[in-house]
Amino acid sequence: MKLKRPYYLQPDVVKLAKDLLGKVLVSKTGNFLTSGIITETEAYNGIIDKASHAFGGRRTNRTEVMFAEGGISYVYLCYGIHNLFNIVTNVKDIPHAVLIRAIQPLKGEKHILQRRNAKALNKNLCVGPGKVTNALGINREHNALSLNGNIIWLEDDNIKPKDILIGPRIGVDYAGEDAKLPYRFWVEKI
DNA sequence: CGTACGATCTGCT
DNA sequence: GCAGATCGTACGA
Repeated sequence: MKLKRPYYLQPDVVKLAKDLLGKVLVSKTGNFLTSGIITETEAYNGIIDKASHAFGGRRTNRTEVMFAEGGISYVYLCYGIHNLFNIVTNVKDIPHAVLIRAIQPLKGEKHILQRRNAKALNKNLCVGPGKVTNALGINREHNALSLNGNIIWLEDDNIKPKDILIGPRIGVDYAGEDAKLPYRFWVEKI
């Protein structure tokens, strides 16, 4: 069951980030279909969140996509090497986003292994935001892409995670007090 | 135009 | 556990 527009327009990005655990992220990049169950997310709470690229209402070529209506991708380059995949949420002009930090491979395992340059599945194969995009073949060409299209989308396969863990976000020490906010959600086992 | 640095990963020790 | 990779983006001059 593909997630549709209203899902992405939800006003509470923190709640939505938590709800995304257990949803399935699907990509049809290249000629392969690959997918994974989302097991770790982080919420970025718009203009009042010092850790967000859109903090203070900052609108640039890069962040502009965050100000669009929810239901599209925001892919950007981090540390000059890694593509990080985010889901833009909420209505137009409210720049909320959820970073997908980890998945558990579901479909296209063979292609995921190939992209990750690995021989076999292991616990940390797709744990880490750069690994997720690598595994699914997502890069900056997939920025600002509608999640209602047929390249990247999300599905609700009725997987209900339990034992959800909550903690501060990773790598946002520069955000002062906001670095401590409990905006990261993950599950050890699905 | 120049500079500083980042929502990270990997491989080596 | 730690350093190195590596470059787009943001911002100030």
